Amino acid sequence: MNNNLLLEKQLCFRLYSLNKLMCRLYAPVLKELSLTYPQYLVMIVLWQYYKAGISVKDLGAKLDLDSGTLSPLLKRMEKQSLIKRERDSKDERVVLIKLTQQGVELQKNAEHIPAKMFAVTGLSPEKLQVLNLTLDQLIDNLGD
Amino acid sequence: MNNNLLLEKQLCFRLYSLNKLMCRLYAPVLKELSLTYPQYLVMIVLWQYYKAGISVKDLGAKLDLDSGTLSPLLKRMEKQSLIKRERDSKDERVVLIKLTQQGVELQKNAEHIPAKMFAVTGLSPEKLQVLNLTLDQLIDNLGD
DNA sequence: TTTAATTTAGTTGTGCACAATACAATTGTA
DNA sequence: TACAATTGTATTGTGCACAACTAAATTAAA
Repeated sequence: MNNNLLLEKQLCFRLYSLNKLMCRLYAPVLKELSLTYPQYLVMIVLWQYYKAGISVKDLGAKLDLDSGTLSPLLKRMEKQSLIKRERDSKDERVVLIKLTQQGVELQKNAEHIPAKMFAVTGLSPEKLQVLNLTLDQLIDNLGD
Repeated sequence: MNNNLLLEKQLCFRLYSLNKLMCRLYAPVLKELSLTYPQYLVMIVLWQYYKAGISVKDLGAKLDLDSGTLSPLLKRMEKQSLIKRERDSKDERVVLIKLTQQGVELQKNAEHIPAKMFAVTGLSPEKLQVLNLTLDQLIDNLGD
């Protein structure tokens, strides 16, 4: 058998497994905020850009997600009163996503998460930084 | 704003993005074999263990997937005549997954994939190995 | 050996991802 | 100004992932 076609050899399988493990670790923490993992990522962007609002397109560019994923996801978040969706009067094609007051205030309940999650990785700050740089390089190599 | 709650700071977002990029890179290559990415992972396991067959449970343990994911996925693969599902006569609860002749032969068409995918990472063999070891350590730390 | 607990698969329902498609608003061009 | 091309969002359909639950087979215990 071709020795390269083993699960243990695959970088892709490690990334696939790690991503799932990460999701599972975040799930119970995010459940306290009534957020899913992708919704949390959306909120991270919005906490940074909510003042002016951000278009679905720009949000998708930051998260590397298309409207087929974001449209229903954002609708669910609107139903939870975390965000509001408004057509841009300057260009009616554009939908601006803004945080509600409730969405803004949720940030306070999320501020403890990064440190908490860093702790469970068991990595030193130095090792985390090296890993992050390697992954950034890889993202750059693989990205369109 | 809490500086830790930025997308660029998150290891989890890098893993999330990289996993998606990987899936997209594999998709066109796997389409030639009429496989999805998770189906490819199942085939990798089966190419190694198909002689005796492997139970859904053991397959799930290797891939870290539960029956809620595997059952429908395996049914689709059976419909494609890549695998067959047989109850274990020694324990009727167990379903043994085995490759069909067609499934066995598909391996020949997959043997070029690992080298091809390694090439697009742009990593040296040494850097890949360091990365793999770091990810294994992380998987170990995060794993149950 | 009856009954209770465990094990193994499967089912149902929800939420991503994403390809393919549709459509309305805007822009570019003849 | 017409009208073709582009842009931004939404919809539809397929395939994971996974929680919660069901059902059947096996094993353990009283």
